[in-house]
Amino acid sequence: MAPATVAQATASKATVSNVLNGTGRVGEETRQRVLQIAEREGYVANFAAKSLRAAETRTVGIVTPDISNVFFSSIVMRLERELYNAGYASFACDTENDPQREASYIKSMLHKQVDGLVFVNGKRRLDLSALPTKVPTVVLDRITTGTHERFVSVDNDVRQMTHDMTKTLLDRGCTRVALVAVSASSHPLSESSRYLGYVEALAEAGVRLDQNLVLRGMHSRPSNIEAAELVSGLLERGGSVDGIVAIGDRVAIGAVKAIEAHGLNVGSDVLVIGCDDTPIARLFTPTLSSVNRNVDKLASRAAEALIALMNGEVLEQAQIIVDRQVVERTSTLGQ
Amino acid sequence: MAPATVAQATASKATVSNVLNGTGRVGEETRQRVLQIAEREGYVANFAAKSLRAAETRTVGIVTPDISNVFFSSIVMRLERELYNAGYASFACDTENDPQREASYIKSMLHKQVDGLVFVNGKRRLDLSALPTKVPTVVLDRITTGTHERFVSVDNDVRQMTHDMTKTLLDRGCTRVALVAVSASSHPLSESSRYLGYVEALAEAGVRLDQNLVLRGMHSRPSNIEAAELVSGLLERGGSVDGIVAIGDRVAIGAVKAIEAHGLNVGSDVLVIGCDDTPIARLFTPTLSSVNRNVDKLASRAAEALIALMNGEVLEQAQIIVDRQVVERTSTLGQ
DNA sequence: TTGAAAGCGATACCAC
DNA sequence: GTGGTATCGCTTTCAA
Repeated sequence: MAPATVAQATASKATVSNVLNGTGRVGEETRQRVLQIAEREGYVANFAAKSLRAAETRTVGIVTPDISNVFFSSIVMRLERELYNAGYASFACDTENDPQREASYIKSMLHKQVDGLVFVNGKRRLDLSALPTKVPTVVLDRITTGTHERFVSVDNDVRQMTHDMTKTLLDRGCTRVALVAVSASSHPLSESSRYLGYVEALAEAGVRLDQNLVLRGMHSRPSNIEAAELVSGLLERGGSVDGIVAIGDRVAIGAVKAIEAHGLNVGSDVLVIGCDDTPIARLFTPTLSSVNRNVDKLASRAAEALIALMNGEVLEQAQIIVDRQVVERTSTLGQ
Repeated sequence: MAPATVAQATASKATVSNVLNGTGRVGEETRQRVLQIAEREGYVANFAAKSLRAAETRTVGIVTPDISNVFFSSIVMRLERELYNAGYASFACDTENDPQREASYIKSMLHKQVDGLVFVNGKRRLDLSALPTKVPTVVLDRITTGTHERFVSVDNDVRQMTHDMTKTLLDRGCTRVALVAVSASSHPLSESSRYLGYVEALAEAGVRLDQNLVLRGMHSRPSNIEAAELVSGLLERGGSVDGIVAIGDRVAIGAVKAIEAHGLNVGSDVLVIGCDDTPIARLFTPTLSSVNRNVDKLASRAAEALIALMNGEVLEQAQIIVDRQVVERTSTLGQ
């Protein structure tokens, strides 16, 4: 197991190392002999010793808020693959949106001397001050300014996404479009990019903004339940609606349930569009229109940027915006 | 950064180490001084050096077939949490069901001298021969015999699950219960535990087994699509069915779509039950009855066992069976 | 072409 | 109480 074992056989530590790494000059005969013994003994180099010596780990840490959420886990999967292809192993940690675990994981990763970090933003905004100051870092799912120069953030343009969603409904003839948001953040909705994109699209179409159509839940319960209640409340108050912009697919599902419970038809009486284009959008009945955030591209741009940073390259772009597509299905197209 | 920095300040490497680890005897005054400097300099111990010295990494590797699948990602999340609480960091790798990446990851983890391994079985049966021979290992989602003594496998009893599902439908009066399976495995369905559980439940109820009701797809396309085609085919051939045991929630969804497309009502004309109780079961319309595999328990038993193994304990049970519950919803209860 | 030896950072022993 | 020193496994430099 130990290199000694392999070395003892016939060659010195140095030679064995050279053979196994293809470095230095080694006689063909010796090479074969060492290789054979290493194989037979099932020799695996000691990573700790290696990284101690090399002062690099070829490892990156990935911190996610909630890996059981498809959106995040798809991102992690894709990140891992890209990094893996570039010769890096990934270390994925799930903080379950717990700031304490977040801090602890950051510490742990630094401790492990990761060569790079990816932080995926969650419900709760990442506390960037906790980020290390030197390690190449990518923040995903949120555009922000870094604390140091080896820092990049990657996201879609949330405002544009909401704009697109709203415009999609308006283009299909809706005139009473509601915005349904669910978020634990204390940030007022009226100052969010979501709201801005919504308002902007209304304005462009010359449709009057009605604050009664701006609904917001605090994410105290599952978002679909909360959304259903918000929409039910609106309908019960006699509010007229013919379109719903939901900030997520689960929110959209809640809205659909509420609409149907009130005897209205989704896709004709009321059009609904969700966001994130999660697998459920295709499986749900009616199939849900949604905005595809290009998760693959999001992750690959992030991986790409991180790899560049780890290679010591200086990026001219510290903020990367990934495009998105509206995917229309039954909930806006009708049967 | 380097311990030297901290040490240089006032104390020797040895003393600094003692302070930072609470080992040995150190004067209170020195202690405070060192602590302060370490804090100020943002000192983080070098993990590589530490593990090299200690010959342990307090790290476990987790290998999953597909982290974008909720079932697997929930397991990973839970595993990470439990291991984290026990002082272990986890290293999650997604093989995307690729045998080559699987082997490569195993190698990489050994290379990193992980203290333990968790292998989560996927569609494709894990190639156990590739597993290391000494490292404490847990195989999750499949019961099997280990290659060495520090080996445990954890799973539900698949046969019992299918038995429960079938019995649930029979108890509700179904007499023509179909089994719908989708799997890429070359293993014949008729020899699988699924099939055995199904047949057993039929036999117990004195219901005749009809091979026309045993449907199987090869997972060449998304399982819901494949399942829909299988069920459609059955209905078009004029086969009578009043119950469907689907081996997964997506399969169940496909079945539901096919049934509805044929003008039949799910929950009254045909009862449907899925498996895994994924989030979509609750969100789908009609809500799906399913078997909850107790993912949390599955993961925590696995973590528990692994921790014990890593502590050098010898487990009396090398195979751990976790119980499961049938959760009935609209698709078997009706409105 | 091969190998002896230094040194990466941390810890544990044992003198002082 | 404190610190010098050997050691973990590996790579690298330099001498043979």
